[in-house]
Amino acid sequence: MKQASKEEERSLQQTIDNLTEELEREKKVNKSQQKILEAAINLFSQRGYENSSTSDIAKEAGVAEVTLFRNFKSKHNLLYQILSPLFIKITSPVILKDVKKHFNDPEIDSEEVLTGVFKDRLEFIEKNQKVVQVLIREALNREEILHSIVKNITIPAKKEAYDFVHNKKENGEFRDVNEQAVVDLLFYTMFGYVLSHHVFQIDTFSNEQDEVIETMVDLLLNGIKKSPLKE
Amino acid sequence: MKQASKEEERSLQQTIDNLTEELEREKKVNKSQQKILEAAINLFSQRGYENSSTSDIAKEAGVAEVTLFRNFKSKHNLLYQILSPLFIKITSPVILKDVKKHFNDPEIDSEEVLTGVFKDRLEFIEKNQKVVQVLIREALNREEILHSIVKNITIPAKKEAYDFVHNKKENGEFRDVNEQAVVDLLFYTMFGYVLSHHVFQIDTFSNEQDEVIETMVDLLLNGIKKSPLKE
DNA sequence: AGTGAATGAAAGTGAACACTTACATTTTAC
DNA sequence: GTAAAATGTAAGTGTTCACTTTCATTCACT
Repeated sequence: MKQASKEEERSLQQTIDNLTEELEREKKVNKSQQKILEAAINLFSQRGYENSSTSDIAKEAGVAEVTLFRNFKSKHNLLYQILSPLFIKITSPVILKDVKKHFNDPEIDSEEVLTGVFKDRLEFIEKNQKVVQVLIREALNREEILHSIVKNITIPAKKEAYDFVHNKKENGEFRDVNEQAVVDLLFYTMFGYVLSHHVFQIDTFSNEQDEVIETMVDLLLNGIKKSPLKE
Repeated sequence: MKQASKEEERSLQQTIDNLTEELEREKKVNKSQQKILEAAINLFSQRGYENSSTSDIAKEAGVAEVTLFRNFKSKHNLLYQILSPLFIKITSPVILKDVKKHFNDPEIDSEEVLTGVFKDRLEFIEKNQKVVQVLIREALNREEILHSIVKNITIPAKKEAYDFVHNKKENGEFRDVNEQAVVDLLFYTMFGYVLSHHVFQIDTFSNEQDEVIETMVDLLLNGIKKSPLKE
C-alpha cells in the first residue's frame, strides 16, 4: 500500500459489477492480461499480496512491468480483478439453482443432500483453490473483502442451510434442537475443512475426499456415540 | 521484508528455546519492552505484520523508534518474541496435564470431557486472542510458523484426541467408525469455530459461548437426526 | 503494404521503510 | 550525588516499491 492512484480506487463491489457487465458485452481478456492474471494468482496465493511486487509478477508472466500497469491500472485493481470472478461465479443464478435444488428436494434423504452439497461446493473450491487462498488471506487485511464474503457468500449459504434444517425438523426427521446451532455446526465443519485443506494445506489423516465427506456427514447426522437402534 | 540483519536471523524454535531459558533465569521484561510488545501485538493483529511499520509501532507504544531496535534487534525478531510465549504456554507441562487429565478420566462421561476440553482451550485462545490472530495470519506467510504450529500444537492435540476416541470405541461407547475421521471432525469443528470467531470475527447466530459449546458437543456426540431411544 | 493498437526497453520519480549512528538527556541503583 | 544503563532527538543510509514517461518495436487487420 505504498502509493495511491490519483483517481479514486474502485471498490470490490464496483469491480464485480463492472466485470459482470463486461462479460455480458463479451469483452475478451487478451493474452497479456491472461498471463498477468495467472502470474499474479500464483504469487499472491504463495507469498501474499504484500510480498509480491509488480516487478515479480511481470517477470513471472513474461511481460514488461509497464504492460501490467497499462492493462490493470494499479496493483490494487489487479487484486480485485482476480477476486471478482469468484464472486460472480458463486452468486451466479445457474450455480445457486443447483444448490437450492439439492436442499429443497424432499425425496432425497438428508445424507444425500448434505454429501451432495458438500461435494459440490468442495469441488468448486478445489477448482478455484488459488483464488480462494488469495481471497481468504486478503479478507484478513481488508474489511471490504470480508464484508463482501459475508454478504455474498456466508449469509445466503446460512439462509439456505437454515431452511433445510428447519424443514427437516418440522418433518420430525431432525431432533428438536436450535436450528441455528445446527447450521453453525455445519458451517464450522465446512469452514474448518476448507481452511485446513485448501488454505493452510495441513496434512490430515484423510484419504479419499469423497469418503471423508460421507463419513463426516454420517457422523454429523447420526452422532459419534453408539445408539442401540443405529448401525 | 525489506532488509535482512547482518547476523543471521534466529528461527522461531530458537527464539522459543531462548525465551524459555530466559524465563527460567527470571529475566524481566522492562517497561519499554512491554509497551512495544503490546503496541506491536495490537497493530500486527489489526493490520498484519507487513502493513505495520516500525515507526507506527513506536508511535503507538509511545517510545522512540530507536528504542524498538535497541530492545528487539529487528522487526522480524519482534514478531517472534510475540509469538514464542504462546508456544511456551501451550506446550507447558502444567497446562498439558490438565488436558490429559480431562481426556483420560474414565469416570467422567464423554459430554463432560469434550465440553471441558473445548471450554478450556477456547478460554485460553480468548485470553490470547490478538496473539492468536497474529500467529494464524503469519502462518500463511511463513512456512516456519506453520510447521511450528503443526509440530507443537496440531499433532500433539490430535494424538490426545485419537487416544480418547480409541478408548471410547473399545468401551463400546462410540460407534465403530474410523477414529481418525472422528478426530478430524472434532478438529474441523474447533478450527472452524476459532477461525470464524476469533480470527475473522464473523458474526454468527450464537449467543452465550458456553451454551454454544454444550449444544455443539451434544450434536456431535448424539447426531442431528432423531433417534427413537434418544431425547 | 500500411495503419492503429498493443507491447517493450530503459530511465526515472517520489515515497516508504527497516535500520544505523552520534550525541544529548533522563532514569535507576547504590 | 554519582555513575551506569536506558531512552530520546535527529539526521541519514541504502533499498524496495508502485507507478510514470518517452520512444522504439512488434503485432493484428485489412
